[in-house]
Amino acid sequence: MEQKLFVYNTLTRKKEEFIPLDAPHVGMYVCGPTVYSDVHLGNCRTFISFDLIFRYLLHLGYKVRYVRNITDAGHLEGDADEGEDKVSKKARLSQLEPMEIVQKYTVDFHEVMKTFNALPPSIEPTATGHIIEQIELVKAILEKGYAYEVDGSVYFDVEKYNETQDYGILNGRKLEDMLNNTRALGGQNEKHGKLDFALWIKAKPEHLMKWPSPWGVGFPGWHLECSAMSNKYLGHKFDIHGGGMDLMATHHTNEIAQNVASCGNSPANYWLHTNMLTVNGQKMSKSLGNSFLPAQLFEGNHELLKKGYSPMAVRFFFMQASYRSTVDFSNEALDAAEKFYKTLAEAAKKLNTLQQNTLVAVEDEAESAIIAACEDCYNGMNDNFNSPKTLEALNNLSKWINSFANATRNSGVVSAETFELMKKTYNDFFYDVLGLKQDDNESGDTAGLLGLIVNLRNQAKANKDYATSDKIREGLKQIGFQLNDNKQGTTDWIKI
RNA sequence: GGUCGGAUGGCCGAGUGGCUAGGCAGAGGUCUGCAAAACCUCCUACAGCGGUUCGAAUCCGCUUCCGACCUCCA
Repeated sequence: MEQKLFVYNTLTRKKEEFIPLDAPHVGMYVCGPTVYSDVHLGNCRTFISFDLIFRYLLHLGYKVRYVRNITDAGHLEGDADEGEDKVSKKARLSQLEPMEIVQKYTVDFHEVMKTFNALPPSIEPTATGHIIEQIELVKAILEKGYAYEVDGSVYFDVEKYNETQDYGILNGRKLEDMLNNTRALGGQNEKHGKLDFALWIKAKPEHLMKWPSPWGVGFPGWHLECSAMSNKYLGHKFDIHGGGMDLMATHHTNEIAQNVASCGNSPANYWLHTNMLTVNGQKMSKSLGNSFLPAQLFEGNHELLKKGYSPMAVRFFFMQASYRSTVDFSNEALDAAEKFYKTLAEAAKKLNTLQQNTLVAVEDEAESAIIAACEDCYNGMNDNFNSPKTLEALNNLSKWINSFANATRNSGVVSAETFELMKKTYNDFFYDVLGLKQDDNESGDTAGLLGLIVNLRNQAKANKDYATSDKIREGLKQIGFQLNDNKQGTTDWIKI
């Protein structure tokens, strides 16, 4: 099936057909987390969104090199370029080595992403591992005349850059507007222009993370690492650059400026931005203090949470909105997502044991409805990764699957090809593209014990000893297993 | 204040000139020893006011409200 994928490009503010520079290869860079504290749910949403994008590109047959950095240095606290490095600050407060902080939160981040069934990126480079590349990049920008040094620090000259280039190309703003509307920040005395930003920052003696450079001992500016590392691993020009919308106006704008200034071209053809997760209508953010940790959500351990939700229910919750919309957190919305997820997950289970009946006369209506739903799975994702549309198509397929499984419809009314198409499409999208999995996979022991108990109950039931059979069913429900007697006279269980 | 983006039924959330979103909740039904699950049916909304049009949730204008960015953030 030849698919035409359209993506919304922030650069042009339109949906455009996705055409890789060098198909079947695709280069994708996504700005990763700063590892100075626990990753919160809002961060997770962004990386889950890009996981969906990564997975769909892979599904379409592209060979994707997905680079997502770890920011472990150079990210300043507070205003302007005079604050303290976030990692250093945390290290000082916790009396730990900076790299101890980095290690702890990097490991935590990886564990959380694994829990959400996100695929690891192809390369996950760190800022501290690429200091040399960053210094080289600063040199290149200085040589081209777009930066200047002041007392051991190097700044990017935005106004000079804008003489020949469009600095506001990504955020759609004019330089004059930006100049007029930038608040006066402290520490501007070294800069020539209000919008200039640091490429290299002179380290104060007490600063913990610092490196020698041609301009003295210091550390790199935050925007620099992404330019340096995308250049190194994806080249000067690649296909997709992504990140959260909050990075667009400043971080990505500066990144483009650095790339253009150093090598003459903008790094990526398509810029994709994911929207924010909100809580009671406000952005979830570390600085606002309204963020939960994934673990709190799984356990229901937060004042805003009525109960816990499984990682797959949460992933599904995110998939129910498109990545460019804000998602507002609420118990009701999570409850709805959890139920919908379970419905689709149960259908996926049934599908794997479903055998088609002997063919009877093919019913055109069933045939075309199933084929259309399979196409709609693709149509949804092809339309800028519109996962809600794809979920709708999967939901349509699940109704057919359930009808066939319950024998309320004869599965012999569709051709063998269509039956196989349904199976393949459902499995491909549920597991591989949306990245969902069954979250009630019990160990062999539990499954064995349940099987034994279910047999005992069914014996009691066969003897019309309903008191005993209902007692067993109720007892299992109390400890979290729902028994469902199905039409074939066997009994399924699901974890609730 | 500036720039940008939103406002869809009880809740979540697609859609972007005429045609059904979908889910959850709610109501009724089929099935079942009873449940549960599943399936079927019902519940038909687009912030407000103007305008364009044969026709607008969809385009244009204004108003109101909300959010993001402009300052570290995914």
